[in-house]
Amino acid sequence: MHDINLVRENPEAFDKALRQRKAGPAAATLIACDDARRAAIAKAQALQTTRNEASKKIGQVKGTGDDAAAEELMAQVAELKSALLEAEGEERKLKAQLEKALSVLPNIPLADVPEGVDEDDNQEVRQIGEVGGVNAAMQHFEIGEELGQMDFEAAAALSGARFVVLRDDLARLERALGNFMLDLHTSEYGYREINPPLLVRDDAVFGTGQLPKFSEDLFRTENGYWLTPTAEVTLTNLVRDQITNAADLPLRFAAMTPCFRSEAGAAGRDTRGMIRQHQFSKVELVSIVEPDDGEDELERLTACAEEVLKRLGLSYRVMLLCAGDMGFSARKTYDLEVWLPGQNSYREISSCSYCGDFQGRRMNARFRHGDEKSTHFVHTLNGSGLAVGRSLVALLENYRQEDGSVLIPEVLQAYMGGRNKIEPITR
RNA sequence: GGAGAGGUGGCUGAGUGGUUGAAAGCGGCGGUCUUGAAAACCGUUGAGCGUUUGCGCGUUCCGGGGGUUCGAAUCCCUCCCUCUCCGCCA
Repeated sequence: MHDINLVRENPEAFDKALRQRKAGPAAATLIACDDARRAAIAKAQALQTTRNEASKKIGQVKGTGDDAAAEELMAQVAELKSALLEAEGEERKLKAQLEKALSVLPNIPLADVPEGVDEDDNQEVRQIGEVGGVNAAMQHFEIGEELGQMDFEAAAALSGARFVVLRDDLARLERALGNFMLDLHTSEYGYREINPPLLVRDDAVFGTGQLPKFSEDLFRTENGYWLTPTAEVTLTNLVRDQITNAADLPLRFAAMTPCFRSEAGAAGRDTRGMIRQHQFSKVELVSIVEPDDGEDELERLTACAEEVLKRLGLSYRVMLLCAGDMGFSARKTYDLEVWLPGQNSYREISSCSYCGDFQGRRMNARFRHGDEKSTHFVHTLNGSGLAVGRSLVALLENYRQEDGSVLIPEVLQAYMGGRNKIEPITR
């Protein structure tokens, strides 16, 4: 959500930013609506002042017992009523109209975000690890099925397309990966572990920006809950409607949760395998910070996610997203893309975003310095650290041996009963 | 799912439809006193919006939304949340 005052201060810059985000100009409409709203407020308040003074007088007169005088005053004030009702209704209507218009506009990019329309315009920031050189590399679903522990047919029978059943060591590997990531972030990087609800109300999903515009990407229960598409929703909304003491910032939260996405706009894409599922597990990192710390925190957050890849020994690159490829709530985003030999390409495995005060406004999440009177909106960041399902995919494709076994990276071995590889199960 | 009780400022907790943004206490902050601290005493202490160069002025907010009324924390409707009992259940 944008600050209407900033729109008023610099309408040209605002519209220019919107153009970068592939949205039409909106400043003129917004300002006109806000002007009307302010006029309605002034009008309503003037009427309220008159009414309040008269009502106060009625109270005093009644106290003296002069009922006749009171009746006369009451008759006078009654005439104000319809005008006041109308003015208040107008104010409410315009306020709702303005908020509705603001709520569907994407966040504006930071100055160092490259212009561009899609992923082809993203910039590579750095690349880590060796890439390519694997002969006859297999895709993860081939490897998983060869191991006898990745079953798409069983999942289809249970739930349909875009689900998977993992068995035995692969089931455990998913758990091992998640636990390793969570342990790393909590013990070395100061994130507090959270176990949040997976079903949330409208307000929460609005706060992080998935609503009202992207409801078709989400699953909804019959009684009106939304299944969270990412723990970003719950972790970020932990500070909703609160005034946090600045001394308590930054707040850093981590959670491992299933994530649910309808993938409505992705028909035909990544239809095979575990890359794009309706349900997947993800370790999410969220930081709540003061405005001045936002950009540094994005670098820190990204480094935390990168460290997971480094310790797993996976090759990857860091991409700075262009304005056109960023998510709705983001001002700046780094994607981490892991190398997948089976696909002979890089695939997104983490997305780390700085959202400025965009979500803070939507959530009414504020902070205050101890000695200050005024409050400010918190700045928020989120990033995957990492997507667990895709991490499992990457391990399979990068660590399959010629004999069909898959090596387990050292950091995961303790989580896998001390073993160093996964072998096919035939049964 | 059934029955009932409640939601008031950072916290506890009063509140009769009429100068109540709201008693009192605690906590916080400032001051007096003190070498310093404590105690005591005095003062102060919510958020948002509109308007103003500024001091300020106005307005809204007592869980959320709507209504009745000249006037609502107080009455009505509705939703949310908390608690108690019963039922069910991991």
